[in-house]
Amino acid sequence: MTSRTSLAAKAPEERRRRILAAAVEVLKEKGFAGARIADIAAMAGTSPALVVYHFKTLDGALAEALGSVEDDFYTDLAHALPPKAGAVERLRVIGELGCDTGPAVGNWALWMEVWVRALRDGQARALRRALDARWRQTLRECIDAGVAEGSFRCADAQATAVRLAALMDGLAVQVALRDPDVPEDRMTDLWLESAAAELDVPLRHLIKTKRRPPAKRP
Amino acid sequence: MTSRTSLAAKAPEERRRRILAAAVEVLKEKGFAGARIADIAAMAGTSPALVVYHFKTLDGALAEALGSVEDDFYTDLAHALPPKAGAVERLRVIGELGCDTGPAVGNWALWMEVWVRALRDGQARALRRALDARWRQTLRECIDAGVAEGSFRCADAQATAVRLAALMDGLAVQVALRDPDVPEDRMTDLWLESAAAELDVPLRHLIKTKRRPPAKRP
DNA sequence: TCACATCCTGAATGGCTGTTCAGGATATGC
DNA sequence: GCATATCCTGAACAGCCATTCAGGATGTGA
Repeated sequence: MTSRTSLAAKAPEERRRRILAAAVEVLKEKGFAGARIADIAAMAGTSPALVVYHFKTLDGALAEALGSVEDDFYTDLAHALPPKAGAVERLRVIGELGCDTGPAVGNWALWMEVWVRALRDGQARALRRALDARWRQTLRECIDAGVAEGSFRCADAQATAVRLAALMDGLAVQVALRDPDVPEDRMTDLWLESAAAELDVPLRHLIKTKRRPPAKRP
Repeated sequence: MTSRTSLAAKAPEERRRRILAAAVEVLKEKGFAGARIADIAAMAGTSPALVVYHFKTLDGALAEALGSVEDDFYTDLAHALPPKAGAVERLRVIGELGCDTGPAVGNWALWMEVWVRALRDGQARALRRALDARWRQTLRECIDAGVAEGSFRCADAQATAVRLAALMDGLAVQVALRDPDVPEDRMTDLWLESAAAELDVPLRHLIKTKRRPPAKRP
């Protein structure tokens, strides 16, 4: 009985998930201000009424969409950071994760939307606060571990964590806005250089990945 | 004749200016998404129709409001930076100008709005680009001057300028959002510490202003 | 004084869009 | 098979708001 039930019940839930995914997509594409119920419905291939049926209100849909992005963030974070690795390696991963280029640029755009929304909306503010605290905490733990194992030297771990996190945000803004002075393939390096300086670790220890030769503007 | 004319003509222009100022105010208070013609009119003490009469459209009014803020930015910048001063002094001023606490937090909120708008709007993108280039250029010139006069040491002036500018943006986000981990009265210090490290200059040279004693969490 | 341009206003107008609603389909439990 | 709950839909509905408009006031130039 439950087998039939659960199988049959999958259709509606599957549909709901599609709408949620569509909401995320629309959010990234048009932002909070430009997202319309009709857009979400079109993207999901259903009617506006169904969106409301499942999420009660547009804001509700967007909020839940944001929540799912948040979950993905935590998942990615937990997945990408091998807790066994040394602090230097972890720092490198953190840099590459945060400065992830490519499709992640859309994610940064979304975080920027959240920032602006957080200026006036309590829920967005709480979300950002949690996300940021978590990220800073990750950085902080990495720094402490590095100091403990003797790889890093750092006078004020908390200040360093705050600065490196803020620097990443700031660089991300430039990249998201495609500032010609901050090409996206430089972002990781720029950040790692600062990290190396802050933590008194040789830069070459942080740049292990092979990268294409200088390739001066082909 | 023109004397009477120009005197009489002042009333309408004065009114227009008031509306413009109101638009700036509303923009800071409600952001692009929340700004309504009615709000601007109310703030200026006139009717919505007059706003449209002077600016044709809401977007036009907001755009011009943004332009006036841009002008103010340039004015402030030129006014606050004595070109005669040494590089260290200039750097300190830059830090205090950019990390200006207090009412300037509202300005940072506005810049954040501009960033998000720039994701999709060409005019906003151009505005931000110009503003940011100018700011980075100011920083860059200060760095070059400091290196030339022997106060700073810096391997890559451009990268340093980009990083310090981005760091300021990132810190400003935290402050604008009132992140408890980045209290606004720490912002200037956090930035100057990074600047001191990047430019290999003793921090105490940058912190000349007297400040209240440590005051460890009262 | 008269024609005219500028400045201003209250009252529509019209479009967009979130949300509601009445009912139809479909599956479930008995 | 039948009652019931869930799922879904197209078609209104209703509010908000930018913009238009017709005309009134005010000042200007001759």
